[in-house]
Amino acid sequence: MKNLSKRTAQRLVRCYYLAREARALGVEFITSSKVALLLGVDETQIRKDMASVNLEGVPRKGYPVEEIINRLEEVFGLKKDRNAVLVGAGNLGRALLNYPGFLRYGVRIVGAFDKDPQKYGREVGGVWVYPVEELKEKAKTLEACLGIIAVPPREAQGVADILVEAGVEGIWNFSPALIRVPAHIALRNECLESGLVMLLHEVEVIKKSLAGS
Amino acid sequence: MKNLSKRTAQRLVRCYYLAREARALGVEFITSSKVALLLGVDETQIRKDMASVNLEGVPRKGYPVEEIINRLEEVFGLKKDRNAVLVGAGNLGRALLNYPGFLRYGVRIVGAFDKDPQKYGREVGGVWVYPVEELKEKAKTLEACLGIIAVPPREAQGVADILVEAGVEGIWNFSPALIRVPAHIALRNECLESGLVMLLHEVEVIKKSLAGS
DNA sequence: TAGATTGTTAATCGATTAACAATC
DNA sequence: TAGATTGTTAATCGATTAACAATC
Repeated sequence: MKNLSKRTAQRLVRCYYLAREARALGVEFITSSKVALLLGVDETQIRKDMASVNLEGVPRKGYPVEEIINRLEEVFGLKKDRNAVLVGAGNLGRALLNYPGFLRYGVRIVGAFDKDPQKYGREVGGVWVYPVEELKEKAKTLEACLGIIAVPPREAQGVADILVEAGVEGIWNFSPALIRVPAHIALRNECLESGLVMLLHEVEVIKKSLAGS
Repeated sequence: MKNLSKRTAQRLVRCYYLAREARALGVEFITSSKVALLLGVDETQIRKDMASVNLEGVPRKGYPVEEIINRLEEVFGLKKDRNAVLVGAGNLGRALLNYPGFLRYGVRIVGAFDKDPQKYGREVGGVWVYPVEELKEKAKTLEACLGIIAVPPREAQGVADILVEAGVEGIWNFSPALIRVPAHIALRNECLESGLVMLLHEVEVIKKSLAGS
């Protein structure tokens, strides 16, 4: 299997979600045209995406839901359990600690860190909060392979550097700062602010197109 | 100005962030090569992006930081104040209510809604939480032009439908559900789960490429 | 002037879509 | 068999990169 492009991976993540929904409803097959409609893309695209992970469909029926789920869990590495540490126990950090949804993907937050003495030394969402000075050492002993950054932007790069030293494989950055990591570390920026700006921009675009027509 | 592609818009959002950082440091010009390095893209790309919003640079100096900020605030519609309502006052919803960062972009959450009587009838983060039955009516009286969805996936489509009826211009969907809205409504899916899966996938890809080399 | 950087045209690359044969 | 749907090749489209002239 060749590496998936980012776009393909994103569509397949959504296919995975749809397949789980279909399974929950007892549906056994799903057609590329149905998926395409829900994702707002061309149906040929979906067939190509399926083919890219060696999923085969059945003419006149569609793609087998159960196989989609299994195959994609394999491709995305969802069958492994992984430990994560979270840095920054502010509002967003606490929300993430209380979020049960990540466990479904095998990701468990096993420790949190903050520099504020008011925040460390207690539990949030079942996870102990340590002083940030202990990050490097504790991330190692907790065997964290993912680091979640929810600190203010100025501190994000420093935290990322420590996480890299501690040996994590991936960093999920919720701060708006553009951080840099070595090439062998997976990085995903989930900056909410930029998501908001993109939405505001789309609002403007639609307004303009409506005014113009 | 032609409409920006999504990719271009996303890069420009990051340029905006960098420009604000530069201004805070007292820097007056920023070169395309520096921006390109920080964003991990080709520098020609950045010059094209700048040109696409009519930003002109100065040979041997770069692009004027102040102008970047002004122009992009105009393009992205950041100079307007807008009201937003939030539906779903669970963990994630409460985190968003407590998040001060959106105000910087002129977006103020003016009301929250939940179906759980334990959650409505009080304030969270300075915002009153109403019963969800009042959503349509209240969203109108509060003059909300944005709706933020932070409810469980099963309820997301229903909430979106009500928000559309209430006349919002854009919907920011934090549930993993793929919701559908009329073409004149801006929609952005910010599904955290899918972000996590993309990160896990990248971790797998890197692992494989390191093993292969 | 020399040199760094912008701005733009042309070339390349990859992703999407169209067309249609293969299959159950 | 007829018809719906997959699977694949070719065509199109758009985005990225390369090359290089223009400018301060």
